[in-house]
Parts: sequence; C-alpha cells; structure tokens
Amino acid sequence: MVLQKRLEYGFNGYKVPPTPRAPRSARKRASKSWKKNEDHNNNRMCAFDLLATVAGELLHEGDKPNQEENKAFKTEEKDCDQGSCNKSFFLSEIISKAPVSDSGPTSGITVSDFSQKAPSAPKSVEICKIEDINNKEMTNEVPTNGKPPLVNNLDSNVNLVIRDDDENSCGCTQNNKTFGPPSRIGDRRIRRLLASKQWKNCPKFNDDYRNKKSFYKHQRSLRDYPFKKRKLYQFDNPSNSNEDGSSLGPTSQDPAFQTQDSHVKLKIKSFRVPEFFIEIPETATVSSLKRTVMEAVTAIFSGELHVGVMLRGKRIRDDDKTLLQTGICHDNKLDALGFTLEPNKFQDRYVVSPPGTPKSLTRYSNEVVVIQHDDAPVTNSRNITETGGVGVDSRALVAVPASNSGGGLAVRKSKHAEVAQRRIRRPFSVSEVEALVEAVEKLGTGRWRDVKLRAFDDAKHRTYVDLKDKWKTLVHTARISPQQRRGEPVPQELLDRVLTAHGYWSYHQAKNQFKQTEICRLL
DNA sequence: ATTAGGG
DNA sequence: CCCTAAT
Repeated sequence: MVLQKRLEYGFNGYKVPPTPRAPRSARKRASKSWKKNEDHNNNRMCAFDLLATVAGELLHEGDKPNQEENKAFKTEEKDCDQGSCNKSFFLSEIISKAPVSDSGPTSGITVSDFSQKAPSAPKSVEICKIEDINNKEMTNEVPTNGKPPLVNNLDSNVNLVIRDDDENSCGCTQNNKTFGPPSRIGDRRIRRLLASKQWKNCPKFNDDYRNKKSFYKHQRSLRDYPFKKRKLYQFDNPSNSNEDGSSLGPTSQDPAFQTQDSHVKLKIKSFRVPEFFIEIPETATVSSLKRTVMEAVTAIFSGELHVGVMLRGKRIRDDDKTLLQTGICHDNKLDALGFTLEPNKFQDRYVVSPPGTPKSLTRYSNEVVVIQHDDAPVTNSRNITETGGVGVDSRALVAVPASNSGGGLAVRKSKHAEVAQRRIRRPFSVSEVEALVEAVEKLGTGRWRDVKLRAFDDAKHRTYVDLKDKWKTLVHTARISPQQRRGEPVPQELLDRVLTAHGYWSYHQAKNQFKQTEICRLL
C-alpha cells in the first residue's frame, strides 16, 4: 500500500520522542502543534479506513518481535486452574429447606458440626521452627487459585463468556511466554490504539472517535472492575459494610427475603485448612499454643483466603446470583455443594506472633491481617523476642480480630475524623516480583490493570497502582548498586529482566506513540 | 475506572 | 504508599 510506504518513510525520517507521556505541558504543546498541521492535510482516504490499515500494521509490528527479536525471552509458563483440584475443601450437605421463621443467624446458612471428622479429615497443624521454613519452602508448592484463561481475560469482548472447559480439569496448560501481547488480543490493542489520547488530540480523528465513543463506553460497562476503593463514610448503607462477602447469599435483612424466601440449612461436615506455619517458643504453654493456633486459623479464615462455591463439581463464579438462581436450594444430594479454600497465590505461609507480642504496633483496620514473614534474613535484632518487648519484625503484622470493633465500625468512626489510614506496608515477596516481571514482560508497562488481572487477580491488597509503583521501584532498584538496595534482596536475574523489559517496552511504546502522531499528521 | 507521575 | 490530574 502506498500509504504504508509513506508511513514507513516517515518513521525513519523523524526522531522518536523519548518519553511517551512525559510532562503534561509537553503533551499540551504537542497537541497544539497538531492543530497547526491540520491545514496541511490533503489525504483523501477515509479516516477510519486509514486507521484500520494503520492499526493492522501496528499490530503486526507489535507481534513481530514476539517471534523474532525476542526469542531469548521465551520461557515456559504454566496456567493452572485449581478451582476444581484444590485439596482444601469443605464437605457439606444440604439438610433441608426451612422456612425463614426459625430464628437462625442472619446469614441464612447454618453451620454446625465443625468438629466431626469426615473422609477428608482436617489437616493437622504443622509446627516447626522458623528456620525450618526456608528449607521447606523449596519443596512446598502453594496451590494457586483457579483462574479464567489469560487471553480471554485480556479481551473485554469475551470477558463475560462463561467457560465450562476449565471446570473439571486441573491439568496445567503450557503457554509460550514472550514479550509482547499475543495476537489474539489484537482487536483490543486496536481499540486501545484508537481510543488513545493521541488520537483524541488529532482533530481529524476526533469526530469519528466521538461517534464510536458510546460503543467503547458500553464495552467498558460490561467489564466487572476488580476492586473498588473502600469508601469510609457509609453510614447510610450498612449492608455495604461487609467487605468480602462474609455473608453467603442474600441477607435476611432484606425485607424482600424476609417474607418470601426460604432458608437453606447446610451442614459442613469437615473442613481443611491450607498448610500454615506457626512459630512459638519452646517454653510456651499448651494453652498459649492453642491460642496461637486459633489466632492463625482465625487470621487465615478472615484474611486473604477466598472461599469458592462448587455445585455438582462446577464452580459458581457469579457472586451475585442468589442461591435460588444457582440451584443450590434444589439439589439435596449429598456433596452437591462444596466449598473450597483458596489461599492467596503468593501467600507462602502464615506465621503468627508468639503470645505476648505487643499488638500496639498494629494499625487498626477492619480486616484481619496475617502475620507474614518474608524469607529475608533478619539482619538486626528487631526480631520477635520472647519477652515480646521492643521488637517485632517490621514485616510482621499482628492479627486484629475484625469482630472486636463491631465489624469495621472502627474504620467508619466519625464523619469528620479523616481517618483514611495509610495502608499497611506490604513488601513484595520475591515470588510476587517474579510474577510482576513476567506479566510486564508480556503486557508492557502501560497496562497495569491487565497486569493486575493477569498476575495478581487474587491478591486483593495489590492494586494496579501498587503494581505500577512496584515496577517503578524495581526499575530504580535495578539501576542502583547492590550495596544501596534495601529490604529483601531481589535476585539479580529478576532485576536484569526488569531492565530488559523496561527498555523493550519504553522503546516500543515510544515507537507506537510516534506512529500515531505521524499518522495524525497525514490525516 | 485507569494511567502516569510527583510527593 | 499516597495524592492528583487527565483520560
């Protein structure tokens, strides 16, 4: 095509802007310069035909390095869906459907007989010294959550497609991992290109873009956004206070259910808790051991652990469906309903502080925080001490029962008290860094939402902003000398990959951005 | 909601 | 991590 030739010529002839989105002022300037050039336009081609052509070309450009330039980065990647092969589960049974009249708990689900043993007996708590953990860690694989396929996840068009094929298999699929987006998300890339702010600054493009805008908006509305910032002052809406859906199903507070709905009684016959570790002095009493275990279990249950609901072997993904809609109420067969515990992907272990550890260090929050030690060697004496005196490792968080302040009431204290607590610091573990690097290698540095979805979907406390920030510091860390680095050391291999990926993507991002501006010049 | 960047 | 501007 003539046009493409011309474009290519243009690419070689002009200087690539160093920073895609550097200073806002610069961007403004750029947009002004485009306005100037508007009059030079004499291209007859329909704007959208041109865009389609160009988008296709850009797409090709973006994919090419996948196969050629970046063979060096190819590695193998596993996508495991463990939703159905998770070994930790509740055995449960629907006993009966009971009228709402009996004065049960508000959740509508009655849980009983926790102590009974069943085929899947509770896993015994493993107690070991903290030094052992590092050794064990090498062999202990933490199960990850089952997740929808990544490719689908990336494409908003198929985001809502209900998948059946992964429900009953726990086999791992192998994907090639390379730099650059896979071609299947191509049309999303094109959409992104078209929706880019660069285009919006292009006067010629603008009208067409506006026409398409409602379309994009609709697409967005179909997506379910992964997380909402917790609002602090929601006095008016007590039903919102339950952050992570600790009530299963419709609440009986809802008047509609009070009158019409039947309750479902469940008996959970046994449950298993994922493996966790406890550190406790040899001199501790049995009762304090009990207490510690209880603390750990409580923390695990209310912390970063997901509960999955399975019905007849299939995972129910839609949290908003009622029990009635899902058919939970109808199937009275034993084992029809199951609950899975899904530990956080990166949650290598739980460690609970020994009794006597001061809890005053904890910022209150309305969620239970799990004490989590990193495997970084403790270099100072501010480690956990038996006296519980001065020091708790700075990485250790003390569990605060959520219930002790009336279910999050503490956070929503006063309308005037601006108690938007700074979130607790949670250093990235090496495995998290690894996941981040992998995701950025593939997706680039400008798609943090996708990175989040891809690699941190089940890490509720990691927002895409966090990931972006972490990448920023990683790049910085990689550039400074190892002596200047602090915290848990990141393997040099990872840091190298950070720099490589960062270089790769900043180049390609700049290149693509430049193409857009050039194309706009021609319009 | 997301992205980018400064604090 | 937080905050904000701009999308």
